[in-house]
Amino acid sequence: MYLELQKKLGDHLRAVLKQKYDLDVENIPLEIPPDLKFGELSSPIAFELARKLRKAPKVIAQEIVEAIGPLEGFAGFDVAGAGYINARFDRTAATRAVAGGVTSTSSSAGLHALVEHTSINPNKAAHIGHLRNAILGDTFVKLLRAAGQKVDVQNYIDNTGVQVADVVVGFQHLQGKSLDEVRALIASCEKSTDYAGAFDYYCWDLYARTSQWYGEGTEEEKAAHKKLRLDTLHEIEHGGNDTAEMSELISTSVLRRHLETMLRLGIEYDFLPRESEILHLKFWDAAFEQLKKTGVLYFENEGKNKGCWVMTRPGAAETEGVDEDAKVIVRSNGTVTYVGKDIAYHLWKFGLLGKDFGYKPFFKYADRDCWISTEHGVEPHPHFGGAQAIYNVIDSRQSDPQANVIQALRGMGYTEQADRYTHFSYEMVALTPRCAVDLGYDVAEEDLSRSYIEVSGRKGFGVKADDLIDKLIAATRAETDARQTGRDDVERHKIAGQIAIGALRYFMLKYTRGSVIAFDFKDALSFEGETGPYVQYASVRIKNIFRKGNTTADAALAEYAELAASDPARLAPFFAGEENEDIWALWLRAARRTLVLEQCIATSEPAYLAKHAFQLAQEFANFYHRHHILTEEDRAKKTFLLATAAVALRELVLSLEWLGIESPEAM
RNA sequence: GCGCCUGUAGCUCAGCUGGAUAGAGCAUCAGACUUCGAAUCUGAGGGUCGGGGGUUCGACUCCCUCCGGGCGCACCA
Repeated sequence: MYLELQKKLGDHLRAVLKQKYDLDVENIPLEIPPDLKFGELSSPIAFELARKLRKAPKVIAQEIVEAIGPLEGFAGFDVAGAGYINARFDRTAATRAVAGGVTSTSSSAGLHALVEHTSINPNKAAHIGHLRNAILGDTFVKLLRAAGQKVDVQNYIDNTGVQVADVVVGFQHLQGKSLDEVRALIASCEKSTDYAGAFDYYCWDLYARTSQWYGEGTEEEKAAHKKLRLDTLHEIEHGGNDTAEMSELISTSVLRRHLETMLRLGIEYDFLPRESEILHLKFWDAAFEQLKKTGVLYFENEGKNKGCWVMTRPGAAETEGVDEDAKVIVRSNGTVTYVGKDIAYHLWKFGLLGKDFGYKPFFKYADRDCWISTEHGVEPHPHFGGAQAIYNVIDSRQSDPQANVIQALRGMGYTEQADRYTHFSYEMVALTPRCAVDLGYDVAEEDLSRSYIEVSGRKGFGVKADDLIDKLIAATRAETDARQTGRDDVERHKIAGQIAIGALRYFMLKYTRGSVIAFDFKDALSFEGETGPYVQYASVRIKNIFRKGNTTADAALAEYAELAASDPARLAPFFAGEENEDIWALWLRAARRTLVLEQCIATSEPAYLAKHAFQLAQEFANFYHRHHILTEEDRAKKTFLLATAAVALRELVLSLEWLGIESPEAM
């Protein structure tokens, strides 16, 4: 509603400026004023025009206001301060529109988007850093879908990389395990009833131990370890041997665990493209041809990159002679680098490669399958890729390689695709030194004074995702047991789970992407203040009101619509005047939903929605304490208060839903 | 050395394309439950927005510079 009125006012002001001053102003600045006494929308346009028109801003504002005339949806306009033009909404009309839930469709509706997130190396348990990635990605998917976009969700699996190789080395050379023994171990782990006994946890430790082992012993031994690692990697990449088979077993089993962990948070995927298929289906060969033909890649005959196929880095200055700084895509031994494979993969994402994966079902969700890539797939199968816009949820450390891929697409002439390629970058999750010490890690002296320490799967340093979720559930369960004495075990379990996940998802979403999260159990396990449970609690309170009042939100809204139609004058006093500003503020907040959604998508920033949900909850709590609804004697007033609660509930539930957070029935 | 990010209350963070009096949460202190459930609310204290220049009618926001943190800059993935 806010967004619609904002557009309307912008268009109208543009017409007024054209007519009155013969000025074409493309972008009319419109903002939400800091205080309701300034109205609901405000424009400082008069300041900008002052120089051009050689008049005082206040005079210009005055002239514009006089020329505005009546505009549907607005009650009036006035000049304030040194020349602000303030617009006041027609409150009755506005509340009717909000109560009716009318919203315009997003400009991006119908777009086919592809979001890639999670992408954990399948060689160890997921940790809190991976949770941030998955929660950001999953939430963004929900936002795009809310805007009417068609979204494919992908989780890229690097199953042939050095990280999986490290665990294979651990099994083969540290533990001397055979293929059958690893198979048996996996089978026994899958029977484990707790996470500590699960295979991804087992690999967590083994991976850390192997990583350490590489650096142990004499120089010759270290060299031998490194060679083992490289040989193992090559055997895996090549395929068709026991090492590759062991790697396949490990990565598939760990991947399954990752999907289970993410499912605990309600996170699902459509498709899991794997590196092994990108290799075996020769995606690179197809990309290489295009890259050569378009001149993006050139063969270097001189300098330190002699014998390689290289590309110019983004933003590189035009240089005479040899570009020593160029990015190597094909090594002098003919093998392709990571960025090269990534270019091929991204051509596929946009449907520009001319090749496709094979597909087979891999993991069952309640109502559908998650598909995985394979060389020879099944028929029929859904088709993925060929998207118009893509979002890669990858931490900020990978911005250089991501920029290389975009540069390559642009160089190949795929300008539109390059423009719709978003590196959805975010900062890592780290542990506070205190948290690390509490967890029993040896913390180096120099790290104790730092504000945070980076988590590291290689070092086995971090908080595992399932452990954190378990801890959260234990904490919420204790509260639920104390509060919900009238409910049975099943209900309590459900509620505790909803709150725990709500707390976790909100915690990961409340920070903007560029901020490092210094993880601490005290903050993550908090259910008060700016948290998921606070927002959930507001929705529960509203549900309680309707339950106690023996009515529903829908009924309240219908009754309000009826009253607004038959006797609008009766309603006006309820949201007019100083003493009712808090109620009006709540309606206005509710009206901002689409505005916030568009802002989140435009900036790839889900944190704005988290903030919006919190503010909505906060304003409701405020309202809740000031107005007692069910004991209200005035019939019309009660209808109005109930409608207010109904609108707040609808917006809270919807906002939470977009954040991937459920609204419990009680808590 | 080059590039990107970052510095806002004791702590953790917001601050929309430059706009009106810089906001939350936590923590601290003082209050509010026979009420639609207190996982809540009310109030208080707490700020040279890292320093200095500049652009502008107007700068937390843009530019320059310095200081302090972080991360990238492989023929590794």
